[in-house]
Amino acid sequence: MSQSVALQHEPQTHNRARLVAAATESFASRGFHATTTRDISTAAGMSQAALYVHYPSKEDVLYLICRTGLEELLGVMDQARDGIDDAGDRLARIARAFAVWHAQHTALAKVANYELSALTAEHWLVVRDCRHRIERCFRQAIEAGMQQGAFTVVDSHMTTFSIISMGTDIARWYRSDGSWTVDEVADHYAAMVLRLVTDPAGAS
Amino acid sequence: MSQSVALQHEPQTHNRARLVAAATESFASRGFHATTTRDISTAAGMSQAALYVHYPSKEDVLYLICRTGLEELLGVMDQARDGIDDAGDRLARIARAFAVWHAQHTALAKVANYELSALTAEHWLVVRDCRHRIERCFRQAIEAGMQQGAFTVVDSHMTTFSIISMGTDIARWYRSDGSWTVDEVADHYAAMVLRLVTDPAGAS
DNA sequence: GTCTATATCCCGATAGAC
DNA sequence: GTCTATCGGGATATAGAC
Repeated sequence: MSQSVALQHEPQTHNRARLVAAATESFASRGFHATTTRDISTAAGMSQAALYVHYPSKEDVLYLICRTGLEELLGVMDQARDGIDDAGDRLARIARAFAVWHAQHTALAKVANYELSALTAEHWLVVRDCRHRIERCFRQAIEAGMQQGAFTVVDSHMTTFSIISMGTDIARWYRSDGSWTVDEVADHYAAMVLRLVTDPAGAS
Repeated sequence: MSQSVALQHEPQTHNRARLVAAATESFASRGFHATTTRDISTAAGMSQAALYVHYPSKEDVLYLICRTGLEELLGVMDQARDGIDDAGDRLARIARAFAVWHAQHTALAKVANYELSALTAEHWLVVRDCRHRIERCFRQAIEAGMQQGAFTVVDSHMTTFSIISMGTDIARWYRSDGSWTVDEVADHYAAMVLRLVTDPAGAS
């Protein structure tokens, strides 16, 4: 019974997913305002008006992409952190997850980071909260390591900004057909993050 | 004589400068495609059509902003580098100049880094070359230090990307009325850059 | 060089048939 | 839910008076 209901809804969710996927790619490469609803719909194999059956506006599609993307990112960061006691291990694992996600979802990451000025005021508040939680995840890992004496940083906020900048920008320069694998990028990124929180003069 | 000629041209150059300044601010905060030529012209105190007396198109204004901005940045980086022998000092001075410029020209830096997809193909080639020269400046400073044995990095290209990401993103989070002065940001950034190229385990 | 007025085009969103 | 057709608005760029 529930199976037949699911089958009944499949075409709808399938088309919704195609619209979101097409919008993500176009927003990432051309930008939100340079993308037309015709671009999105035709890339998803539908007419222009079909978009409005599934979403009330183009901006709502952007909001959905940003919110679900950042919450997915927060999920992998939380999962990487949980249950790890050592401060260095914990920060390295969070950093690794952060880098992997940005290398694997370059279009989604670009939209969720560089198209936010097109959001409405209310939607921006929600997305900003997601971003603050990501910041907090990194900063708490750094400050925990400082209290344990494992890390030495001048300013945990500025260090957090720098770590996030390095990681999010992976989505702008990483190419899956390039010189590096996702793992190589993630390993190097995690190593650089650890250097940022370690005093070179005071190595143990 | 030449003075009177200069005076004769002053209103023209004055209005051109006002248009570019208004466009830079609007492109930075709202984005190129969300900015109308009316936004630019009226912010500069002129009618909408006046823009086309000075520039052939809105995209040409963007191109001018990006090209002159990046060449100015290259200028301060070259000036910071020249005549410094020690690899650590040289990289730190380049980094410092990079951070100062991004903290002092946040709107210009945002446009020159995040609005490039709106450029025409030909203009993009020129701007891309400026960006490659900036990359090369950092990378050469890093590789020189590696050859001297002062720096240890896994991959000079990826480290260069990370340093540039950290620095350009200053333009997105720095507030001149916030907690830090430009000098504090630049000092911390230069220190983080040096950590990125220094092996914590092998400190001298 | 600056203005007002306008040509030309295209976009987001809606209406209504099927 | 998807389509075709269209409305209403606003964009860039140009024309022509001053």
